[in-house]
Amino acid sequence: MTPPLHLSLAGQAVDVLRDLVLTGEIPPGERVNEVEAAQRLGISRGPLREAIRHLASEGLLTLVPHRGAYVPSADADEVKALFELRAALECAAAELAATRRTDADVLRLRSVCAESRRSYSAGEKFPHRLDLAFHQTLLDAARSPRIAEQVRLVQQRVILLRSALHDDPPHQHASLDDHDALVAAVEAADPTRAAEVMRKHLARVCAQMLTSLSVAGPVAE
Amino acid sequence: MTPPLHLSLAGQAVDVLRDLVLTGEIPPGERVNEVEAAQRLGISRGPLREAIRHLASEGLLTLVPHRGAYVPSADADEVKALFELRAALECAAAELAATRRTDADVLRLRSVCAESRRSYSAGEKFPHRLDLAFHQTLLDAARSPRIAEQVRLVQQRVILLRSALHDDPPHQHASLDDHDALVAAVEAADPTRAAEVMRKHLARVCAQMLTSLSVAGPVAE
DNA sequence: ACGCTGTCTACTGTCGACAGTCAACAACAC
DNA sequence: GTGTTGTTGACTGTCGACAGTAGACAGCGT
Repeated sequence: MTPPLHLSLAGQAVDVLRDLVLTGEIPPGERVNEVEAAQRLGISRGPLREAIRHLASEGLLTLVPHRGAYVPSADADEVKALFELRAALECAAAELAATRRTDADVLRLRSVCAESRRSYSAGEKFPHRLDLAFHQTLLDAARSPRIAEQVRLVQQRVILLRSALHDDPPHQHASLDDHDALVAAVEAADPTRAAEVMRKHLARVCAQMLTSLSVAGPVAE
Repeated sequence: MTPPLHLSLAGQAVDVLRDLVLTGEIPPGERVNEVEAAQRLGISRGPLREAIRHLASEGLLTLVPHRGAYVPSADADEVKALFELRAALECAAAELAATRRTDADVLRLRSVCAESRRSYSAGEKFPHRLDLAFHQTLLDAARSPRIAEQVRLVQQRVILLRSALHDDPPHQHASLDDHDALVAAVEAADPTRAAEVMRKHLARVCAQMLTSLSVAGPVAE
């Protein structure tokens, strides 16, 4: 009846559900009802369950036995632990990028930075999309597929937390400066400096997220 | 972590299957037949499928659409990429451990080191079990749950590769020395040194694994 | 003998239904 | 009114069966 066009139903369900969670359409704290979600996606409970378990393994859902799947909401400790992991991965990636980068990589990084500044100074909201693209480009330059894979998973969880984040222009300008400094270190092929800049950058982002969280108040689990 | 800890059939299947894979009872390259495995475990295909997907998310199985699950076998590139990830995580963990360790942590580390030397000098085979315990203890001292979680997953994949590893006494003595040096750096609360020692330790282990792999010949995927 | 093509088989992907479990609610005893 | 206990309801965990796909193999044509 429904021949898998390019992906299995479970795979499609993963993509759709992931999007629903990341865009906040399913807000943190909300449960995912299996039968209801399955009906909404027009599939059976089997594939949907697989999708839920998959997203749980990515950290986008938490599973409670006999009670289903929740979208996790974060407290301060969770944010700190998450950023420790992110720092471990991305600092290493920055080191590797500084070691392995080609000239083409540097050009791509500069391009993303320029685009970010252009977009932000145009009076728009901070372009999270380009921020993500920068980190992704840096990751590509590191050429370490396993690290890249893990970073993507962590970034997803960060995106999930960003819903409770309000704009903070001074911080965001500082982030753009961090990115430029990072590119400079990578271009200079200075792994130690690249790692250090990344560490400080992430520390700043983490701190901003923590204050933002304390203002908004931690969401109830 | 695993949704139903030891109650659901799927959870039990995960534990059993993981053990079968890690002990090499299901050798690398071998397929896992769903109906056969389900019958062997005395459960239905549903829970077994969930277990397979779970182990796939841990990297202990690779999924091929319409063809099932294989136990992955590694080539040199895979080993390198995996150890880059491991280094990123464990170096960060070593730094954190050197910063946060208590006196009790140092005692525990010393105890594991002593036990390792005793066990190894007793003419036994190299005690991989105690090697793992050392890294685990160091991880506990780092007090970073998310990093610890990821390290455990990576270590599982390393265990999977270790089946093709033959003993190498000089290397193994060096490893014990590395562990001692690591404890010293942690006790001295010197994060930079701890990370550096860890990096060299893992580089040594990785190199030994690569030569071991080239001798045994890379197993076909 | 070689290559192509159609069938065949074993397996995965998917589905609907049953059974067990947990939480909320109501009725009751104190 | 408060605490306890039985009941109910909704949901997850599990199962067996059907459908569709990918590789294997034999038969045919050249």
